[in-house]
Amino acid sequence: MQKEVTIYDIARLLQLSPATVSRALNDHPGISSQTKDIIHSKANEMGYRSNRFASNLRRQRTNTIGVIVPRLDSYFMSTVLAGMEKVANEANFNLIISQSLESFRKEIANAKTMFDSRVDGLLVSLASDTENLDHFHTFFRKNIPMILFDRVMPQKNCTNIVIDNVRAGYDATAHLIAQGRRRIMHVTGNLRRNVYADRLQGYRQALADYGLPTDETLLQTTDLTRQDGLDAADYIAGLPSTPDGLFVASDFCAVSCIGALQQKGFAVPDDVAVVGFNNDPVSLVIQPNLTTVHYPGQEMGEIAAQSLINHLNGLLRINTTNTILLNYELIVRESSRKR
Amino acid sequence: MQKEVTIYDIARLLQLSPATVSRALNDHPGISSQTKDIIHSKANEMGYRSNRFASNLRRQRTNTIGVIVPRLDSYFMSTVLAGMEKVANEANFNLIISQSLESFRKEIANAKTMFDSRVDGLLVSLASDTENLDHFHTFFRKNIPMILFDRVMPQKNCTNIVIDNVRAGYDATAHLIAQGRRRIMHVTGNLRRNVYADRLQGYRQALADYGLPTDETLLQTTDLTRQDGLDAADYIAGLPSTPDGLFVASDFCAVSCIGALQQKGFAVPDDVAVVGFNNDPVSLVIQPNLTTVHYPGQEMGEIAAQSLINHLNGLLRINTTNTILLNYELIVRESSRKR
DNA sequence: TTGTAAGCGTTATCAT
DNA sequence: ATGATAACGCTTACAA
Repeated sequence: MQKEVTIYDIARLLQLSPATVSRALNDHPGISSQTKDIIHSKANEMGYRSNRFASNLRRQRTNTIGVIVPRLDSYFMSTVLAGMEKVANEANFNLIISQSLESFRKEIANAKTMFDSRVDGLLVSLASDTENLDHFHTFFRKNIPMILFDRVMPQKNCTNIVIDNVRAGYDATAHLIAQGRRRIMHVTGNLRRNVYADRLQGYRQALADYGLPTDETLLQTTDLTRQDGLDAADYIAGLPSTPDGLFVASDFCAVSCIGALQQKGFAVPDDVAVVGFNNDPVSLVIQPNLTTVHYPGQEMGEIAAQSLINHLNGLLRINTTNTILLNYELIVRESSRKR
Repeated sequence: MQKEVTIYDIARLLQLSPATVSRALNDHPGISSQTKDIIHSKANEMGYRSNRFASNLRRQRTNTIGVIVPRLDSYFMSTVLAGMEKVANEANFNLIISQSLESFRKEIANAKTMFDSRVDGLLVSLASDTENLDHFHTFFRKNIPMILFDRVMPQKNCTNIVIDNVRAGYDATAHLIAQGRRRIMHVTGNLRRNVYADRLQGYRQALADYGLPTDETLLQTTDLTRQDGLDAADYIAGLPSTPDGLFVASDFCAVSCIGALQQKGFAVPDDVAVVGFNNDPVSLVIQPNLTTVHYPGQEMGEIAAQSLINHLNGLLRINTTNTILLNYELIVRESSRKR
């Protein structure tokens, strides 16, 4: 490990004080732009890079943001992270990313690691079985800001970034109704999570608004895995009266369900019209292509990161803005179209 | 931000010197286990957490590993990262993860960020169009160790962790031949990447070994996207003599190709038997389920991280062990089975 | 506009 | 087995 260039080295060569060099490098207002130029070019020439640890130690800030997500392996999440990364890089922040793998226990462990890493702030999307936010109390106590996105939970002084899942669920269901469907089944995820509870609420509201009866046998609460999709198909096949519409809260599950239904001789959309959620690339793999709800991951990531950084820089107090709603879009494809 | 507990606070309360406290906390041999116990329990009681920045500054090490991957949104990669995370956490290392989105330019930018973050080491899987490793020269010059996994490139003093893609490609092709297929097409990715070049080599070798002619019109080099899968189906449909076997170097592309083929009236596997690669969950969505090659992501991640950490701790010089080969498994499903 | 100097919390060296 | 002390590289009152 050869020696690193420090501000002292630059100062010595330029016959200046380390303080001036530090200030110039940080674009301090009270330094003449002449000296700034000289210092910057010398720093470049010498291959100087700031020592974040010394800086962090001194300023008691880490310029690091912790990110906890349920899983990394969805197209949606990877675009969210790309957005966060972009914003964080530009603002000179580091990202520490970890996945809870949908487990409350692991999320608790992740939170602890983040705390020990002294992140300046937290961006979190909750695991499916997370029961409360107690594991973040250490952060709240220290006033370390946290923003929840997508899988959120109301919490004082904590911004939520989401789409309007109630309306999206409503739109998905209303779309099926508009295609002439009357018996619409809904396959959802853990109802502790807002995304699923809200979509369900929208589904119920749509049924009510269009005067359709609510049939509790047409509601299946699952983990939205591939197997759950297969099970749903079995369940449908076993019903005395087959539903003619199906709204599944996740594309992957919807797609595996469609496959199984087709195997059993059901035609999609003619016998059962299907709508998914998320606009995962897998929605384009199945024949017929899956109708779904798209929402902008990259944008969600950018907004989450930017809001947090603004807050950290004192530009915007996030406790005032408490919920940010992003737009979504119902994408109609063949799996639900009347014909 | 309330005040943090430091080793000075502990030292004062225990009438000891900070040095002793530091040593005890780091499990230094020359401290009596009695005092260690006292110090540890006091530290716990006071809610002490070590300041990594002070420690890093002093020790000139960051205990941080940089990870650069092409994309986060595959099942394979998320298991790799889960493995890395597990090992890193246990060894008290942090992970900084970034995605190149398959772009050489972005990979170069990522490398720069990692360098400025002063990571102790690097775990990298290359973007599809990366031409060389020049952007890592800063690391090599400083003797910062780097391990390449999956998408690798030979490099002095740099361990590669891979599966035997030549053999895997061979096995996939030989399997199709064993099912009676004679005209086998291969859809591959950017041949700059070992994974694709090697699988192609295995494909060629298998054809040669079984006395089948090589037909260059049956080789398609693509980006393995969904669209490339559709295009491949078009291409197949336009051929004067349809291939009866198809080996695609990625499941997602294979699956979208199967869908398109079926739309065009081809039966899978009867007209065209198909084998994919990676054992992505999407391989189970399509009907018939896709034959594919599985390899252990979690294990690859664990081994990569562990090797790097061992090296950093001086336990194992990775420049001696230069390539680590992991096992893979051909998973035969309906998309290729004789019937 | 620039300089001086103290201090952030550790750890390593040398001494006891 | 434990203590005193310097140093890691930076930022920021305070001074000039």
